[in-house]
Amino acid sequence: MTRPAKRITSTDVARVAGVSQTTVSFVLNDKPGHSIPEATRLRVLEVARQLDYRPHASARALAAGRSDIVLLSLPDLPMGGAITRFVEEMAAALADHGLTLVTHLAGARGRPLADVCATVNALAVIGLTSFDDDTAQALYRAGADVVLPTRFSHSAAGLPVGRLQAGHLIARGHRRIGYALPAHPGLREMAADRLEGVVAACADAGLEPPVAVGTSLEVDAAAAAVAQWAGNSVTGVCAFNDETALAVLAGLREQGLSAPGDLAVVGVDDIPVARLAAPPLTTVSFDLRHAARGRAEVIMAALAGREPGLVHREEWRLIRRASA
Amino acid sequence: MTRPAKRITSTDVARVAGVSQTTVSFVLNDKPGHSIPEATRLRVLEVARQLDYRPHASARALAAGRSDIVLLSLPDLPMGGAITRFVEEMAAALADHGLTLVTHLAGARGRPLADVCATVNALAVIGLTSFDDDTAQALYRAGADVVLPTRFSHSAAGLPVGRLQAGHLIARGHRRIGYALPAHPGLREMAADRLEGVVAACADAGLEPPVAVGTSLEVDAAAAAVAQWAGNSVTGVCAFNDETALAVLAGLREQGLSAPGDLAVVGVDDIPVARLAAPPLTTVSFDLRHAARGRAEVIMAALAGREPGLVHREEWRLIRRASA
DNA sequence: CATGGTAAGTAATGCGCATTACCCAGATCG
DNA sequence: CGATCTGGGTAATGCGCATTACTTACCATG
Repeated sequence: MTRPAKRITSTDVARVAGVSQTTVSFVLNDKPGHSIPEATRLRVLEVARQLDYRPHASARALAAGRSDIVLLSLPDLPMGGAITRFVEEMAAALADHGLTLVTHLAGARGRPLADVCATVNALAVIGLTSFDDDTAQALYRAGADVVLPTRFSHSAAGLPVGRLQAGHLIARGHRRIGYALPAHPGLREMAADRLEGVVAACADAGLEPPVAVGTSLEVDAAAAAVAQWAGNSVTGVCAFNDETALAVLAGLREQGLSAPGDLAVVGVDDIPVARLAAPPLTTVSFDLRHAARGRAEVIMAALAGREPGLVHREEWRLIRRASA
Repeated sequence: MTRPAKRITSTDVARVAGVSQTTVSFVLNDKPGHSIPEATRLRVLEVARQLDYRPHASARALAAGRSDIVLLSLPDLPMGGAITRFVEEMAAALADHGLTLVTHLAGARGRPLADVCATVNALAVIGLTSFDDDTAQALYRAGADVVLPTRFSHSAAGLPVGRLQAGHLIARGHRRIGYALPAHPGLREMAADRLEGVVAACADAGLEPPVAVGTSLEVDAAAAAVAQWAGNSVTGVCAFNDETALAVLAGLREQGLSAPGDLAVVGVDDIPVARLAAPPLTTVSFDLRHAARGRAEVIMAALAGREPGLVHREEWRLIRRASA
């Protein structure tokens, strides 16, 4: 386990390839407007490969005045399976564009976002929910080029989810719909979007608006929510996400009831344990990889100053299982 | 929402404070061996605060030859709730020491670890499972100062978990124990540790070794596993983690059986949905924040070239619910 | 043949910081 | 009284790279 071997720099590559460091830089960055003959190009590339050269990110960032770091601010909330996967996919998608995703947990313990942004010299800062103006200002001042309120579930996207959930219930004959709101405040904004979709679906079907009830992931809280729905003759519930839906299922059980007979339940996300529930959870899922890639593209576009171009349509689909 | 505003550099601070940039650097880094009168110190500090100065990470890294980045390599596996939380806690703990945790997903899509390590100029690289020698070498060569096989579940720690699980079952009178191994290869190393603990507990109690069976998170696979245990007259099963345990529960249901009557089930992690399962899952949990802080300390120690000092004992505890 | 153009490069510069080497006024000492 | 030390600083340097300004050799063209 020795550790000798100094770092290999672009100057090393230059020396071995018999060119100047400038040329190496041009070749490696594919600088346009500078004609480098193919032979030289290849030679440099080959030497770089042989020497196992990797540009030094800090130096590059310092010289170029911009890093390749995209900072993702995550609310300090119980991250469910879906968000986690989304983050992973985002990281992979951005990596394909040469960007590095680093996540920052908001919340009491951490340093302020603008602080982190400045210290890592982030190129862009994105979040799951929109930043208020003050925060955005602070981030720009902290050196961010792009600050995107790139919500995981953009307003445009929250609605279809709710519609899909409610639509399924309505199609199955339910006339009084409930909605299970998450207890965590950080999730509220996202939940509001989805709830709106449910409201819309109910309106379209000529039904009364859904009975929205909040519940934590505790059995008691869920049982109370179930009681409330029962009191309002609700027969089908759309839950904010799968975890909330599982809580509802547990609440039903607690009350000696069951899904879908007493109350049909539809979740969102299709987390791995959704299919393992009793009964297996009917839920709405979408291709996280696809979505992450879409988001990454929006970011790239913003960085390039372009308009996002065609954003891939996110395809949500209902996964029918036993709970509804 | 525009506001250009150049970055504030240490030179700016120096100018305003009427000292040299060198002095600012000394003050801000608390450089020992250089006597700076309190008055100057305070003045610099105050100006830095007023100007909202934040050192530029890249510049600092370049100048100092070392970044403040700790790279965490995560296997490309379905990260359950527990690992995610662990990562969050790690990040927070390291941030308290001025370090930044960035995670890298191993796996086909991503760039090789050593590559990432070199480009971000990571100070340390850590992982959940041990790195083999070649990889470690490559990482050192890529510039890492410290490479820790800092396993989430260190060999020393995997055993107690298994022991705790098995101990509970044995105490409840089970004489033939099963073990549910996760299907994902990336989890195998961790699982082996825990299984070993179960083996030890069985041996201690004079029982035969556990019947280890692999299962994915699909109901069918779990049902098959359940059948296998039934065929071996196993009455209690320790699962690798809660998700696997939930699969076993679903497998039981599929077979028309139930826990704990037909088969007692014990998980690990106490993920949020564990208490929502049918029946609520008995599981082993531990204080992730505590553990993360402990790990962070080990890293800090290694960076300082010190021995880890006293590592906080990780306290696992059994959470008794209905499934076992 | 002078002029300009282009292809193929290189030297020099500076990003923001940490660090090293140095500097100077006054106190202490031999 | 000159030499030495020391507290309180500063100037200069360089990390590894991207970028800008410049150079040289080799054409083509009027």
